[in-house]
Amino acid sequence: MSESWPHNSSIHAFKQKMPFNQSSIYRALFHAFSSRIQVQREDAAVPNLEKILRATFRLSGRHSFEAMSLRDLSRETGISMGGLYNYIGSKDDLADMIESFMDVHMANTGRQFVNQIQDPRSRLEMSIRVYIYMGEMFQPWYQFIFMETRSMTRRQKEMAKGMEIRDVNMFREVVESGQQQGTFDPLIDAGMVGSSIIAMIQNWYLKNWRFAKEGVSAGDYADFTIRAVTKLLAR
Amino acid sequence: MSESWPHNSSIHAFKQKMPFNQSSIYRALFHAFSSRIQVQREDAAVPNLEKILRATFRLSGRHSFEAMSLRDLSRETGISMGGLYNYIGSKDDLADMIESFMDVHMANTGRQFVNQIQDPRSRLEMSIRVYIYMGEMFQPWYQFIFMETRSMTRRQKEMAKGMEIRDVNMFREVVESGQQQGTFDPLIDAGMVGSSIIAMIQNWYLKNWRFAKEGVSAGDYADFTIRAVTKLLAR
DNA sequence: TAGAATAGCGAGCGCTCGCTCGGTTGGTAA
DNA sequence: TTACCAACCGAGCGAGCGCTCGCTATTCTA
Repeated sequence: MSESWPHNSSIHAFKQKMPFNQSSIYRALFHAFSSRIQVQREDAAVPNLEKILRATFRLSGRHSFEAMSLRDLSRETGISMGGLYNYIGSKDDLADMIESFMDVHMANTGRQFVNQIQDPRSRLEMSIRVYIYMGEMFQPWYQFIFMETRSMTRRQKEMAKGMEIRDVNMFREVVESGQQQGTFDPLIDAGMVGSSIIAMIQNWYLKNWRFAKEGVSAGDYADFTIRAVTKLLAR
Repeated sequence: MSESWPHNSSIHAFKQKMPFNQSSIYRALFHAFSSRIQVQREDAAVPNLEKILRATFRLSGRHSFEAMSLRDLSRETGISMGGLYNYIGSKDDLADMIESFMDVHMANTGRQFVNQIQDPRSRLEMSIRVYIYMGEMFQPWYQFIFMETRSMTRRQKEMAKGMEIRDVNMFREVVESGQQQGTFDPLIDAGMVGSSIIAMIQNWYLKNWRFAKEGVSAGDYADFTIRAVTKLLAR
C-alpha cells in the first residue's frame, strides 16, 4: 500500500492510496451497516445516505447535533420524516453510525499506512502526516466526533475517549521506541509529546476556517508540525 | 501587580495576584451585569448567581448547554423557573453573560500580567504560563466558550472568534518581536507558532480529565509547553 | 402486464421545551 | 402593627420535539 507514497508525501498522493475517499465512503458506510438499514437496494440507499450524512454535518456544524431537528434534516435532504426512519433507527442511532464507522474503519485505514515502517523517526513523521491528511479529507467526520460525542450516551462517550487514548498511545509508543534506540532525547516525556501531537492534529480539523483564511494547506501544516516535534525531540 | 510573581511562577503565587478567583468572580459578575439583572440586593443576588453559573457549567458539561433545560437548571439550583428569570432575560442571555464577561474581564486580566514585560523571551514564557493558569482556574468558563458558542447567535459566535484571533495575534506579535531582535529563529512562521500555542492552551482545559488521570499539573504542563516552544524557536 | 415487494410519504401522538404571570412570602420602614 | 415591595414561586401557554403508522408510489419478478 505505502510502497510508493512515502516518496511523495503530498496529500494528493495520499488520497490515491486510500481505500475510500470523501465520495465513496458512503458506499462503504452502507455495507458496514446494511443490517440495520431497512432500505436494501444499494442504488437507492447510497445516494440517500450521502444526503443524510452531508446534511447532518452541515446542520450540526451550523448549530449542533442536538439542536438539529429531524424536521430540519428532512427539509435539508428532501427526504420525508418517514423516509429518514428507513435509514436510521433513531436520532441517536444516526450519531452512532458516524462514530462506530470511524472507530473501526478510519482507525484501521490510518494504521495500515504506518505499520510496515520500522524506523521510529520515519514512522513518527509518517503518522503525523497521515493523521493530518485524514483530518483534512474527512474534516466534518472528525469535527463531529470531537464536538458532539459528549452530548451522547455513555457508551458513545466511552468509544470516543477510547479512540483518543488509542491515538495518544500510538504516538507515545513511537516516541518511546525512538528514545530507546537513541534517536530522540530520552528526557522528554513521551506521553506529553503524544498528547501534544493529538492536540495539533485536532487543531487542524477544528480550526480549518482560520487556516483557510491564511492560505495554510494541510501539507504546510503537516510540515510545520513535524518540524516542531523533531526539534522538540532532538538530542 | 507582577513585580514579584515572575520570581515564583507557581500557580499558587499566580492566584494571589489575581483580582478575582473562582469564588469572588460571581460578585464581579453581578456588578458587571447589575443593569440587566432584576434582583438588586447583592446579598441575595451573588449566591444565587453562583448557584446558577455553577449549575450551568455542571449541566452543560454533562451534555451540552442546548440540551440543558431550564427545568434541569431550576432543579439543580433549587431556584424556581420564575426565580431564574429574575437573573436572566432568556436562556441565550445566560450564555451571553458568560461569554461577555470573559471577553472583557478575563482578557484584560491576563494582559495585565504580561504588558509590562519587555524582553520577548520572558514575555512569551510568562504569557504561556498565565494563559494555562487562567485555563486551570476557570476551566469550566473556558470549556464553555470553546464548546458552546458555536450553537449560539451569530453575534456570540463572532465574539468567540474575535477572542481567539486576538489571543493568536498576541502570541504572534511576541514571537515576531523576538525574531526581529534576533532571539528567535526568523525562519519559523510566527502565526503558526501563535496558533499552536493556543492549541496547547486549549488542550489543557479541554482534556483535563486525561491530565488529572496521569498526574500532570498545570505547572508541569506550562513547563512542557514553554520548553517545546523554546526549542522550536531556538536559532 | 398483473401482482408482490420495496421505498417513500406526512399528519398526528405524547411529551418537553422556553417563557409568562398572577399570586405568595418575608424583611423593612413608618 | 401595618403597609409595602423586592424576591421568589410554579401551573400553564403555544410551539416544536422525536417518532409512528396507515397509506401511496415505484420498482422488480414472472
